[in-house]
Amino acid sequence: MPIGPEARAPEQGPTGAPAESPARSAQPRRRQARGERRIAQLLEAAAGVFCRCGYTAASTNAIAREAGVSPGTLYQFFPNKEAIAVELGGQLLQRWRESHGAVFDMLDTTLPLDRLLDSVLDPLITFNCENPAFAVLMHGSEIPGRISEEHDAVHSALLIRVEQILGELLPTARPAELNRTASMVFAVVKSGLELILAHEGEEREAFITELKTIVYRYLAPLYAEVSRGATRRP
Amino acid sequence: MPIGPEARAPEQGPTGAPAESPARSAQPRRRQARGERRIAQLLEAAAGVFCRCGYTAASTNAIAREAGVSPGTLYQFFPNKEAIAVELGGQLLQRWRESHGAVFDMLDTTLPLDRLLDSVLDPLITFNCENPAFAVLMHGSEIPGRISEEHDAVHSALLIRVEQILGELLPTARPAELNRTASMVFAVVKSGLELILAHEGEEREAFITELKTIVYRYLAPLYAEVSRGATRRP
Amino acid sequence: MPIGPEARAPEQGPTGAPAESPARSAQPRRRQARGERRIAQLLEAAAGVFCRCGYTAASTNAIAREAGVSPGTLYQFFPNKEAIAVELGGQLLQRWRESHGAVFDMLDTTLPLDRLLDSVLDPLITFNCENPAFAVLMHGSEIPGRISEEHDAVHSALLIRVEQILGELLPTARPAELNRTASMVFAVVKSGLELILAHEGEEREAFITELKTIVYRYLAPLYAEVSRGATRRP
Amino acid sequence: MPIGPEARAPEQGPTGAPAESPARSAQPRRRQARGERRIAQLLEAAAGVFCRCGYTAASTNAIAREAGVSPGTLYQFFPNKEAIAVELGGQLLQRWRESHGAVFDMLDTTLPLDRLLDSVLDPLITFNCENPAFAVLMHGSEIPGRISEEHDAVHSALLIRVEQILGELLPTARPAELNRTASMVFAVVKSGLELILAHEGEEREAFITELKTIVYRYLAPLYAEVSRGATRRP
DNA sequence: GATGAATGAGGATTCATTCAT
DNA sequence: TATGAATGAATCCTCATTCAT
Repeated sequence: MPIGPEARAPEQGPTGAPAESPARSAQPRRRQARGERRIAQLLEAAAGVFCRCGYTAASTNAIAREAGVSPGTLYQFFPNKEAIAVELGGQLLQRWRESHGAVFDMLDTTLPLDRLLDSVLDPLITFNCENPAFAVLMHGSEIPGRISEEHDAVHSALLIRVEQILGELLPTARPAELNRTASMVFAVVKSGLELILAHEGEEREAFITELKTIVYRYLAPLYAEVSRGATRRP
Repeated sequence: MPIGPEARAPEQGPTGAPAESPARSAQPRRRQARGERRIAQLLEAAAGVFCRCGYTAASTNAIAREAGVSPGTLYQFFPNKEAIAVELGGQLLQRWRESHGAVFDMLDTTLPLDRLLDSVLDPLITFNCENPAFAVLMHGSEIPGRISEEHDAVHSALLIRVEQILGELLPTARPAELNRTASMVFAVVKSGLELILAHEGEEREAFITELKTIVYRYLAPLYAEVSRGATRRP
Repeated sequence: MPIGPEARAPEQGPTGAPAESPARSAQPRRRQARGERRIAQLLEAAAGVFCRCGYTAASTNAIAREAGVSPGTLYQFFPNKEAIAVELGGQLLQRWRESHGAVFDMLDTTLPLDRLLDSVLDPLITFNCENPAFAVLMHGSEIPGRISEEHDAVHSALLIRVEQILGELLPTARPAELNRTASMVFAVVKSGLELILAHEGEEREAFITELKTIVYRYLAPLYAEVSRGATRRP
Repeated sequence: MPIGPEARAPEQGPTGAPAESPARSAQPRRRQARGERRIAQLLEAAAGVFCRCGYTAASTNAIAREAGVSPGTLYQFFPNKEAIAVELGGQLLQRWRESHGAVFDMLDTTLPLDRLLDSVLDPLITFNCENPAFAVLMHGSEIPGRISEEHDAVHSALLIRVEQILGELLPTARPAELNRTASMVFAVVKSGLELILAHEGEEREAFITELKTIVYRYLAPLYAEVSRGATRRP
């Protein structure tokens, strides 16, 4: 009870020891190679368990078991269950940024809306299909007992980005309106993703189209007010 | 679907079958009356706890406490936690049907789309604001560890109804398409409702408008293909 | 995690329900008869375990096991380990007051000091021999990680009483001095009791004499300053 | 009694026996030097943690962390938690002997009692203020779950010394009596020290005086029986 | 019907200790 | 030596559910 957690903050990764010299910086990394692998294992296991059970019902013991380690090992790397979710969110977010984020972050806002949506949603959908835990975490603190809002990086990072994009798209919109539209779009995308993930094959493709359609139709009038030439989708 | 008093422990003896003789029918009725009150109490408590904690984190003890009864009493009316959610769903659904369901069930599909949406969504929103647990249950078995799909009356009843309405609206659509569109619409309404419930006052009103807008714009083209004259919303 | 403890505050005993009418007050007591017994069992078990292991090392599971019940049962009556200690302290204190407290509370301060000490220490020693947990709890929050000071009824009640007695005995002493002397006397009595409890038979008797002697000699000069004729002990 | 580096894991090989040849003796000495430093670090950390948490609640991980080393390193020098306490006791005892022990060991028993007490208690108090862990360890195995009696060097060494001193002071006393008186005096000094350590400034000084007073008054009559002229304290 | 006691497996988390590097 | 990873039993405590009254 008194002494607090053994675990160092895991998010600092192998850079825990402040690189005194570039030559030495390899040394501590060696030591933590196993640990690094364990963290990856644990996060993967957590992703699986979170997907299967949801955050609340996921037990740290189950995560440890899934990762093939003892409960104690888990707590050597994470101080508690929430930290696992937070770190998992962080990793996924980073992976997202690394893989598809470039496109996502540097959008050509002169594109017609349908192409713009393709360039935003396609990577997002692909990434979610590959990392279903992302979708779970995207929902954030909607349901109480979940991750505290402030720590919910995935949800807030994406929401903010959506808002930014809309800001570029609709420069005349007032902030409050923008925020509302962003929330709405994000909410719709999230629930659309759920539908998409819940189906496979052609059905999944159809839902993808449907999601793009609904977002397109929602935004098209706003977009049109402001701007450019015609776009494909009806 | 209604599991309530029927599910009582089997040792209840001869009172199981109601009204064995007209003379005796007064006694059991009073008994049942008290039972109904208990059930109502418990369901109200459950609604509160489910809203505050989510289904998974809600404990039957907490529900009993909130209802001001002992855990044993709770289990006299419900065989397990899921049954509470199922019955709560059933009651809410029935209440929904009683209060706003008439409009909902007998829609004038000749109305312009925007008015149609008003007549569907306004009662639904009102009802959800008054019964926030409804929204919680509407989400159904999206997250694992929740209510098993087959028992999730609220979700499936509403989804089916949405499908029916769309069927009337778009008589030429193929079933698969219809089902998909219904799923999409329902998903969007659900997440819109979440946003609505999460805000108050003017902000809430604004989100209501936004929800109607997005659904309108999504359906308008389909609706137009099939049918009638112009409608207000852009 | 969210809903807090099931357990009602156990210290209120069977009077939990506010006696609406004297006739009804017997009813709820019936219900809790078993519980009352359990609480007694648990406290007795706790006394044993606390004595054998000390507060910190005592585990609630061990207490439950010693009481012959499951861990869950323990937590139906006590919200946590500290509450057990607090309640045990309370019960012992009350038992102390009921059995020997009368003498203790209404001292004839005109007695010669040695007799006064006999009349204070003899019951205290007897009581501690019969309830060795009392001594454990008397030590209170000396060691960190123990019971929080504010909740340590045994320690503070006795200390206050010692101060009161000394106040009557030495009416001219200043409060700060009084407090110091009381602390000292109490500390000495506590460690003397430990010695007494650690021995048996004649050895124990000898330590009892020794404890009385040291306290006597400590107080005699102060006492003499103020007051009365000679007393026996050298 | 010193368990420190001797207790290392047996796989240490030939370095076990020191100084096999003069040529090699430099190497191990440096090794030992580093080891001593580690041990000192660990013991200092242990002292801090023991003081803050008590022996039972102190965790070896916490000690290692406080010492800035890994748990593995700790176990390279100490086979288990108790050994740390034992060794800490040993070191403190030795430090005590080195710093104030000379006076303590070669008392001028012809001094008047009050001066004698000053010359014993003043260094003891000073040392305890500087090394609060000493007080913690002095209490030894009073509370079960603590250090096993046989290994409790601090407690027994001091007790024996108190007995010796009293033996010199009261040469006519019988051994059993002597032992009892020593136990009593030691117990009182220990609890007095606790009070002293729990206060600061003037209040601490006052408690110091009080402790000296109570011991003085306890011993004076015995001392007088045997011996010498009058002494200051009343 | 109603109560509150009882259960015991399971939850998160810690800890003394060991092991591989 | 030193590290940090690993362990698994044990910690406190909760929960869905059952039982005796």
